[in-house]
Amino acid sequence: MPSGAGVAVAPDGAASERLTWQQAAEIARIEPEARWIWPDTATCYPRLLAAGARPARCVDLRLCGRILQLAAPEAPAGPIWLDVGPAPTAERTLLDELDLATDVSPADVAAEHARQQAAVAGSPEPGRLRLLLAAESAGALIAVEMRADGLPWSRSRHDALLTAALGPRPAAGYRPQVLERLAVEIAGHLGAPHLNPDSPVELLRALRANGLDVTSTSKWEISRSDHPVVAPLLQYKKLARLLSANGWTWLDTWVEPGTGGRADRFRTDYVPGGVVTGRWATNGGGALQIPKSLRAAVVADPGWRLVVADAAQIEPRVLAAMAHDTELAAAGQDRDLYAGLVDAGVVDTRPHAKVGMLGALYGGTTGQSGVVLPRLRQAYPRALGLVDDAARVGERGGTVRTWLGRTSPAPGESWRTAQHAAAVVEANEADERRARTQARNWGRFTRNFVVQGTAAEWALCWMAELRRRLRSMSATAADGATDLPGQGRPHLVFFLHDEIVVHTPAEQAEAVATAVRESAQAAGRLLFGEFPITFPLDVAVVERYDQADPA
DNA sequence: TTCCTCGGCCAC
DNA sequence: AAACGTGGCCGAGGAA
Repeated sequence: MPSGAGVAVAPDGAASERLTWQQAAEIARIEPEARWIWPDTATCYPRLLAAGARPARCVDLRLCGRILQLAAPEAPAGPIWLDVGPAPTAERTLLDELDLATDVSPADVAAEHARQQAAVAGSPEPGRLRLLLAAESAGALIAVEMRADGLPWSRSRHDALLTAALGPRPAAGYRPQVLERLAVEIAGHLGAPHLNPDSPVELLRALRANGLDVTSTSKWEISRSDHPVVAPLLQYKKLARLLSANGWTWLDTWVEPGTGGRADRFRTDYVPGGVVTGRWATNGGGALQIPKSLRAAVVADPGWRLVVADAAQIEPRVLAAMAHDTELAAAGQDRDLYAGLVDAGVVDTRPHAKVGMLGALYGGTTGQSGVVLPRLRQAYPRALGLVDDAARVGERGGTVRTWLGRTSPAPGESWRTAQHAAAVVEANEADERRARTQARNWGRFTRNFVVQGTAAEWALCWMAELRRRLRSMSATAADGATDLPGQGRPHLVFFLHDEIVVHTPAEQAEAVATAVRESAQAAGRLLFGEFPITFPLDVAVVERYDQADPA
């Protein structure tokens, strides 16, 4: 057997022996509809993809195993080679992963797949869990493809944005002109000639010495003062953030220059299921936090467009459907749900509707959300009851489930210790306060878990359905013989919780926009059947990402 | 030098 | 509007 041989197996016993990656890629090209069952998509798929194979479906045993660990804890444990713990860390190279995988036979993979199927069958809601595992695995394919294809990103536009805001790129170790000028101005206002505004300790001391009544250097606290240092300081913080998070160094590190007619690309590692709730995490480049001000650097290739789609108020919608709250669902029927709350006479303004609803989802109690919450609770008792129940379960240390059955972890050892410490006779006030605070914190976590996690499931189904539709569009394209990126096909290039971006030839953009909308409604039916809930999207066909921003 | 925590701020 | 959910990542500053 050649070194680096894979353990990927095709379904239905098509491959009962070990395949080399070349053989696997060949099969995947010939049979694009086959479902692949492998230990880990992040390890296995890049090799196939590089060889031009884009399978329709897969089972990612690692991701599915992690879900089942919590969702079906009474099932027998999975094998050690599956390593269903945290995602591999940076020290473990791809080569390590492959070497490990070569010790795993196709029979081992088949056995683990059977174990997982049995675990699903023995769970309370096998149908839902099966859907979750399929969606999770589809997401794993998409994550690898989006990294390989990359997000179109213009280095020159990015550089122009930086230069306009900060001045020309300075030599290494120097501040850009604009930041330097602001630093001098701030130091002057505070009478501290050598002040480093990047040092919270120095800055806080200087601010207090100048009579500002602040306990931290955070923006919101500083901005409440009317001292002349406030304006330049806030400006400095904003620009310093831009420079350190997404400046020229970021550009050099994360945006690969185009070669031979191919444009520049931003690449990150998407980590499906990387968040406890089931949301994706990312590794590298800060892809979860690209500032809106930089969206102008995301530019479609010549002759191509970006189809940008944003799901409106996704969390209240999935909450309405989960709770069978037809009143709340009706408020958002084919339109802005917050505006619907105003029209229903539940709250007076849209901002109040939004802050109240977010308070319900996050466990807020104070301020405006505390004022609005009782009205929401009265108008939508089923929806609010669902999240309130989830919070109570969490406060008692219990676990909760999303709609498809992703299960929250139990609180850790220190949490239980704190609760026990407060329950004994000798417990003092501090023990009790600590225990109460931690219990409430865990309640807010489980409260949000059910909604954030179900929203993530909807988004996964949305994206998986869209990928399926984009593939069938590709099959009708004139140059449908290959499946390499950048050869004329629409493809997903960005995903962020409730927002997706598709890069597409201009002539197919409208068809893609339609597919995006239809996929959203299909995802809603997949999860919630005939319950009357809609999932409106803001969809825009643009050349630059920032052009999609309404208003 | 390297590793770690913290404050702060970006995204949803 | 306020300090209430999930993340990633930066520089500062302390510890090893």
